[in-house]
Amino acid sequence: MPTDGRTWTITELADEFGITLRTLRFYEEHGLLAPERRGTQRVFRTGDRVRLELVLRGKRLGFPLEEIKKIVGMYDSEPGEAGQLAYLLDQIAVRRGELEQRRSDIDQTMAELDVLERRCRDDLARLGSPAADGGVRA
Amino acid sequence: MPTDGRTWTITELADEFGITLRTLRFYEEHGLLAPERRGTQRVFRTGDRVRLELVLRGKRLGFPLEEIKKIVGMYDSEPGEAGQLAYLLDQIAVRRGELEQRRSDIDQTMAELDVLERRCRDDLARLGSPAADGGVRA
DNA sequence: GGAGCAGCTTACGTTAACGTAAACGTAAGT
DNA sequence: ACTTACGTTTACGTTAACGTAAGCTGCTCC
Repeated sequence: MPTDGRTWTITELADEFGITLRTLRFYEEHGLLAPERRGTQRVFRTGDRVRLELVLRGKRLGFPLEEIKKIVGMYDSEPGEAGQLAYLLDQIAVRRGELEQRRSDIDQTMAELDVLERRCRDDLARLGSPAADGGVRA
Repeated sequence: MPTDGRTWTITELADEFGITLRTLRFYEEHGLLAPERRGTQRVFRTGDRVRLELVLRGKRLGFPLEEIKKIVGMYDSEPGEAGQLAYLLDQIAVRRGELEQRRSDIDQTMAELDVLERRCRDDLARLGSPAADGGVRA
């Protein structure tokens, strides 16, 4: 099995994901990525791309890199023994909890934005037609 | 109209929301809160509490304080003129877009956690009963 | 009247997540 | 041989979001 197909250079990946070389090197330095080396240069495979996507998504969600590292780490743990698996299941539950909290926060915020928008549109309508029903008393 | 009922001291609010005095003062210093003063001391009203909740929710969502400030600021803008209202509507759309992006990120992550959990449970089951159907060939 | 709170301001320290600059290696083109 | 392009490491700089310590004020309780 040919482990993989294409490979990418650091600038290719940076360009594609809209990040800087520094960021990619930083992520490697902190164990979020682990590209191979051809001599001194980094060689990124599809696996690294997938991990990078996970990292960036985690960032968009506002997780600190340290926690993203744990999350990403969960994906490449070998089957292992029962204790490891139980721990992983536990961790999955934890992350799920965090995500559900965030989702509920989003829902609340969305709802409030709806109210705010309605108020805005009402005010705007009132400005357009100052003599609407329920107006300023004769 | 008695503008409001209760008031809170800084420690009361800090205790209730599980944050520090420093944080509250910091938020005031950066325009996220604007409690009144009774002499030198801060006096928090219900309005300040609401704002604080907004701020903390924003933090949980991973927004930088600078952006949270804008969001919170949207809520206490007076009706104003048409230009202002249009701008506000625009901002609302922007925030909504960000939130939708985050929600989609959450959904994807959740889905992947589901897959991961299933794999875990399968592995665990295989450990418990090593001779399950479809097993290691006779 | 002084000890102990609760509050205040000022200011320096800290951590995360990179930015930015310096100094160098290597392969390709001219 | 020289430049250009792409890569590397090392190291100091920067911003956000507070932590933490120092030193002061004003009340109240014994």
